[in-house]
Amino acid sequence: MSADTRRIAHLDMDAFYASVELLRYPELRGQAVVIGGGRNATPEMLPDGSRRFSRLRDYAGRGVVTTSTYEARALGVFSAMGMMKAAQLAPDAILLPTDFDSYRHYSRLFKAAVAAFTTQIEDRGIDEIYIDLTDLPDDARTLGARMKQAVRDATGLTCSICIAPNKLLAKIGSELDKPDGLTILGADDLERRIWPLPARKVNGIGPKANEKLAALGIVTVGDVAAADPGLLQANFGRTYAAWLARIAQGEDERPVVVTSEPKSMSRETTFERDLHPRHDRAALSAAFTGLCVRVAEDLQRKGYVGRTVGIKLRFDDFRTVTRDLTLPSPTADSATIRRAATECLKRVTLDRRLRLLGVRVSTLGDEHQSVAPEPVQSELPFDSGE
DNA sequence: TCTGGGGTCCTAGGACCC
DNA sequence: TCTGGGGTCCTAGGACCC
Repeated sequence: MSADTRRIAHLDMDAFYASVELLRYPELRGQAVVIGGGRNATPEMLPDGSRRFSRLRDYAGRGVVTTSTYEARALGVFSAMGMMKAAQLAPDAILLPTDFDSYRHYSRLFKAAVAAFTTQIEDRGIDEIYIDLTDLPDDARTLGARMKQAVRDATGLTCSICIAPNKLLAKIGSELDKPDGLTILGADDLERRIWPLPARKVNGIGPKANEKLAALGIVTVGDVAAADPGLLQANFGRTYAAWLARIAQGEDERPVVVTSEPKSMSRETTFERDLHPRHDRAALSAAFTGLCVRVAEDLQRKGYVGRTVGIKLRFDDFRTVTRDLTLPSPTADSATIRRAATECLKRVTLDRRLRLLGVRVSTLGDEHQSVAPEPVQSELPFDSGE
């Protein structure tokens, strides 16, 4: 089957976390609501049965906005914005803590609703999926409308869907008529609907690439399409330049990937205040152990073992370093992980306060298929002194 | 107003092997 | 006696995404 005959849907839940919170607190509908920050934003139940919600102005800390309602977005509050900045923009906005268990629950519900249509679903995180509709009967608009209704019946939530010839266009398109949108894009919509969009809307053009493009006077997808190939290649390298040229023509052959195995598992934490490597040694050590224990629990709960143990440090100046170490045999044991992570830590010069500490295990395998490594006879002339 | 936490993929150099 | 060449693993960093 040639790629341009495919029908790929991208389904994106509308303001997902915020919308789940509105199911629980319907009295907040229509208000500016921000999700994020710490635990202490949990609403307080009053004697008369009503609830007292925290306001953004009461927030103090280092968190970022996870999601906001459309009313909050109208005030300039968007995902990934620092909460302190958000509080400046919208001090009266309601603040709610993130409740991932609840979001995961609704995530399972909406994915199950779509799974009733087809198994050809690619998971793209908690609130979005790609769906390959190529082999389904019915026209795109009918399928899209039915899926939206099924999601709403299962969750009470709205989503936006775009059906297009490939993932690139479907992903861009699902944003075009948000919220509660249903967008159908064909190859002939490229110039009219895609080229006018900012290049940043393309999945894969992030902040860095967007800045570089802007410096070259390239702002829209159409600008990318019209750009001199030599200019792109000189600035982005051959591979990325070729990719840019293809996406600007709306071309994307990537398949919908139905199954995948995790490659790594990690835990990290940003401290409430930056910790001094010596002065706060006890606190750092406790956090370090806690991260190792949690990663080990995650691995065991999901039935994985890993061979490579890594750490991540972020200093008070935001400089980030990583170190990793590959073990002879895979593990999911917290003490083994901690020993390896400690070896990694010894390779870092700790000359500044630490903002963040993280522990990662990668090169994962199935815990039951983990093969004992063959015993290796040392042929070195000297003993290693282990 | 200093910037979370959980991931994936890519690049690139050096080691090591054939 | 100026130094091939390809493949894989390991490590570090960075861009990007949700």
